[in-house]
Amino acid sequence: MATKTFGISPRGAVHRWTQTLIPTTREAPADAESPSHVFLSRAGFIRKLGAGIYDFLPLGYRVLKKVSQIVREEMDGAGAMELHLPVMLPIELYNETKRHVAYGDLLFKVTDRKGAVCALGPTHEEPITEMVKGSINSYKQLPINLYQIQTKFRDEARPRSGLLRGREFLMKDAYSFHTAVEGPGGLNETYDKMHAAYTNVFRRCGLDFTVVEAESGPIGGSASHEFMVNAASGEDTILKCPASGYAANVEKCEIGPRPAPAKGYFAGEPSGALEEVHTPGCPGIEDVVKFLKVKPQHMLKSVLFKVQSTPEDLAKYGEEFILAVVRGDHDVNEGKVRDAAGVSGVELADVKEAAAKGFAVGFISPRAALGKKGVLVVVDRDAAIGFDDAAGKPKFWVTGGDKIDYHVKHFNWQRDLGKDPLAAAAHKPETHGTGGLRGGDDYLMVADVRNALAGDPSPRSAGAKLETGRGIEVGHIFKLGTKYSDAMGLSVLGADQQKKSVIMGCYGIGVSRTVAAAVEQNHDENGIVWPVAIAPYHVLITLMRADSADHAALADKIAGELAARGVDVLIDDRDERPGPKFKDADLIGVPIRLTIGEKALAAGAVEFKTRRATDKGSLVPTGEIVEWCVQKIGDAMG
RNA sequence: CGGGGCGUAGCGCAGCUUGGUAGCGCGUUUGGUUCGGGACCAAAAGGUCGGAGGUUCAAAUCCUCUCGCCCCGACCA
Repeated sequence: MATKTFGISPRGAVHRWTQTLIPTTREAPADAESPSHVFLSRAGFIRKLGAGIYDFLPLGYRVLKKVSQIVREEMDGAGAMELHLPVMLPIELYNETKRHVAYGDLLFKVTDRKGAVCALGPTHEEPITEMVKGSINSYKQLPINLYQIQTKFRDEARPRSGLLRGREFLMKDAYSFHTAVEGPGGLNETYDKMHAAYTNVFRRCGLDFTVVEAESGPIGGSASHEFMVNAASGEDTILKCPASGYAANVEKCEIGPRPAPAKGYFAGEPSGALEEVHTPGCPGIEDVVKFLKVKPQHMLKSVLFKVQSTPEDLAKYGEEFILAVVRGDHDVNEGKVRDAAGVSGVELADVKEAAAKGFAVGFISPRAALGKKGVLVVVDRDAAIGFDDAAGKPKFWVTGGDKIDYHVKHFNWQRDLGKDPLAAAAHKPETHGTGGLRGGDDYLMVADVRNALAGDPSPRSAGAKLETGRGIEVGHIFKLGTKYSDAMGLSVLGADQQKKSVIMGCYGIGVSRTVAAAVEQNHDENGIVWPVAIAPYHVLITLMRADSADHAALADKIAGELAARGVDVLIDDRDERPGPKFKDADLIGVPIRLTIGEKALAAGAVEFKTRRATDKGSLVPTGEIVEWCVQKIGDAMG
């Protein structure tokens, strides 16, 4: 009969409090703020050595190993092979991908005695690509998926929240290599396997999580999903459609059809004569809102982006800009601006550049784009309004005065653009044209270019509204394509005897961050409430009288039997009073507590209590307690 | 990188304005009384006050420089 395994080895551990190191404290270090940081520190799981650098003490390391083991099992199960790459990466490795430039100061560097510089790997696309390049020549050797669980380094500008954003952290990173995107052995097949494996990992960890569509970010690539642990303290905003299950992070989230105004975009009489007002020192929406006592939804926010051009485009068309216009209470979404304009990238124009082009940053109105070659105005649907349907009157807009320290009231699209925006927009109101860029004629378009908000229409289900939540990113999968293989010259010979670019995917899990996220999501005022699968121990046996040989013997007996069933046991054998023992038990958050004391023993029983339960616990006959615990653990782990 | 703040015992803090050779709580050690949700009494150990320079008879305290750490922000005008 196969024994079910709960822990990291078939036989469970039996450890004694007095023989391990669990330095609990009543007070948290002054710099700890987030729950995971406070409790992991107070409960003796981690200890800070420097900014964003932490010791993992025995309890913390046990949790880290358990998460790692789950990750390892699921990766192996999905056909990935574990390997181990160096942390120190010669800086020359980045010559072809230029990512040492893209990463900038985020990259830790060390210099050896000869003056040679090494980066401490923040991720490992380059070394894995380099390694595969030297090891694989034929399509017959693909696909392959390789992973490691490795310490990573990032010189974060501001490390914070303990393990959540450290400068040194444990990460699982996998890289897959293919000759095709579709079909058997293609990238999509592995991507889907990884998606499933990640779902298994976080489900097995006992975490409540959401998978969201994501922007691929600086790592590059074509498609990606993020795995977010749902927690109020999360740094990332995610949006979900309750009807369709669609979920995305705020950078990526689409907004469903928004009804066009009844009279059409931009149409409507002015709300009054254009009035210039002096707004000294008020470049921001908030400043103006306070100063003029107008509502932000009556302001137009104009943000100037510079188009990232290739040298060829630059020579042909010169520098090009996009002026994105959204309502004052909305946020411009850079990715949507980029996509709407149909360009490969945009970046915020700096103040000097903008001024040179005639834009007064902080006080820009859409009028500033008039008559300027190479400037496209992209107006969000909620900003392309002339008549306020809800209010039944002309829309009142406040926008920039196009000179420092001035705004204007009663802006009207049709009157003040001096050219009929309706006609201009009519060309391509819905399509992703290139507008006035690349020598085109259109200078203005209407599109979805703002961040989604709670209450916005779902893009996947008519009538449903998006909801927001907070999340902690613990996993991220990308379809990389040929970005790295092309840059570094990784190709294989195909069946047709022709060289083929290798198509890559990459898949990361923040292992140490997952530990912290688990605490963010699972704690109460007394301490951590570990999910069973990643708890440092499954069972804590608390001895009320550590000096009683009988009690100790019983604890040993129960612990031994539990261990034989794969259960990890910690025996609190400290000669302490009950108070501190119970407080520490709650703090370290072991899921099951067995209390051995005179009271229960008189009834031939031990006291059983789960960490999550609020009651005092129940008495279970000593002869049945092992089976009882095994049962409960099995239930809890599904 | 900009702004703010903090470095004094393992942890949390006071002392600094007004210089005079360091204190409190928790924890730790010893003895005793206790013993089911952070006990009590008594004794004790533990700090070159982040570092370097300076002023002074005398510096945790004043001055200069440094290093470390935390928080907010980092370009949505």
